[in-house]
Amino acid sequence: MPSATRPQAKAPTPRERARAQTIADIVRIGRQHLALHGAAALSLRAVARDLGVVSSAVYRYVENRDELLTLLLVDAYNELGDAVDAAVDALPEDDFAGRFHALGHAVRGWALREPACYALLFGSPVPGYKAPGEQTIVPGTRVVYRLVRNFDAAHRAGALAAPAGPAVVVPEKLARDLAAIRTGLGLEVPEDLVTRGVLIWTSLFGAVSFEVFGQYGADTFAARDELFAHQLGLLAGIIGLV
Amino acid sequence: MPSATRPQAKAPTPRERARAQTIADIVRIGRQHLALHGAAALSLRAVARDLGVVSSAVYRYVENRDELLTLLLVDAYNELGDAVDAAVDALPEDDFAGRFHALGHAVRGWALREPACYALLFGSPVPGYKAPGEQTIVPGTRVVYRLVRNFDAAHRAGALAAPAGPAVVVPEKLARDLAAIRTGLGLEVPEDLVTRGVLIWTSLFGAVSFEVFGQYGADTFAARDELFAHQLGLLAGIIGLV
DNA sequence: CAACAAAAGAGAGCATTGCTCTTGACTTAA
DNA sequence: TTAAGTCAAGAGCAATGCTCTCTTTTGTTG
Repeated sequence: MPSATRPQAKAPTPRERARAQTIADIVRIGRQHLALHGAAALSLRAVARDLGVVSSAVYRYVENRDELLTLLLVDAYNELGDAVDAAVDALPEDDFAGRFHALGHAVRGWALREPACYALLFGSPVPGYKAPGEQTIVPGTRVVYRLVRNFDAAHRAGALAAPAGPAVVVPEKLARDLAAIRTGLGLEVPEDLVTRGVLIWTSLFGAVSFEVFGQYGADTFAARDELFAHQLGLLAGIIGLV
Repeated sequence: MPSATRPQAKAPTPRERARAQTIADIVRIGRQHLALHGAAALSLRAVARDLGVVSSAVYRYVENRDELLTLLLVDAYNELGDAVDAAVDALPEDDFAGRFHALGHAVRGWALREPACYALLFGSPVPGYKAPGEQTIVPGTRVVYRLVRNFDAAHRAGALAAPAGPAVVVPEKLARDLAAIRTGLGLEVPEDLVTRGVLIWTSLFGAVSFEVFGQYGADTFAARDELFAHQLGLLAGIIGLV
């Protein structure tokens, strides 16, 4: 079957090319507005103005404000995921502790560089907006998967010291959740360490959120880099990563 | 000097009483709207409608939308602080671990009960809104002060086990910040444990935020109560609180 | 008790938003 | 060439925050 009969499959028509370019422009301008004025102030009319077009014309390309938010959400998730991947991949596979620190610093660095995007991903949910799972789940889980896979690899390599404190018993109901996670990701790390990994995950973003959202007082911590590095070290200790 | 000569000092005039009552009503209705539709959707016009008054009349009592947000912010901080105080004070002073767990569960319980208020306090900052420090600092620091004071009391009582891992060295720049905190609060706990307290603080709110803001997948964790309790236990271990 | 001044409410109005609808122009394919 | 599909423009609707003016209420005071 010649390609001319299915133009939308192989060769994009000029129309489709122009349309894709316009959508890309809308996302680009939307990101600028997001960074400048925050998610709640994201206005389709303002994007249309910057695009040099009347407001109603934008609705030819984007269903509504929520769809633009979804586009920006996926964009941001992937940018964060790319930053984390690049930082982690820069270190050797068996440098588990180094990779953990690299991941943490990559998250914090991106969050401080793009606070509005970070707020869109990890801040208060935008009221009335429900992220469509089919588009956001995969990019939204890149970081946490990378984190636990690193822990799992460290465990397989015998690089995780046994937890210091007394053996913590995991309640059965929680154990079922953890079992599903372990089989779903193919993890070998024991369930107690999975909970520690989850705690490290939430704690990492807790620390970053406090800094990005200004929960630390204006001048309580001058040495924020050092504070965060120190916190990462303490978190690594939770799971026995030296 | 009889009180009649200074009516505004001792006995509030009927006008002042009515005015205070109206402001209280505005805050009450504002809290309802906040809980129902979120902070970004908080509308002075809607509050005016519920108050049975035309929109411009509300501006007699509240300067603008930001001032109403500040009122709600202080209200929420104090409600959270009261909940935490009540939970902590219900346990004996020397039950340091119990008090820590009570504090954590009080924070989480209030956050799940009032997700919109929690988002206002600990979520993404409202764009274009800057909380006036002179009104929010004191109520905003109640929880963290309560937390570190509990750790300090445990340390004074010798109830903190020595940290398990190798002694972590605190960089000098960070040490200066910690010294300021210790003298400012009159803490005896050593600086290394202050950093652990800070990590526990941010981690606690990180865990709560993930749950309230829906960062956990829809069905990744069915046993959220158990997960949080487990996380609190791990956090207590960081500072050696058995 | 009545007059007055301050406070409060009402309502119109402006600029902004998201979004819909219709109309006309333009591009592409048959 | 013509018919179908696409796009931009503009008007319009219901909201919003906020300001202004005018009127009414209300507490105080001579």
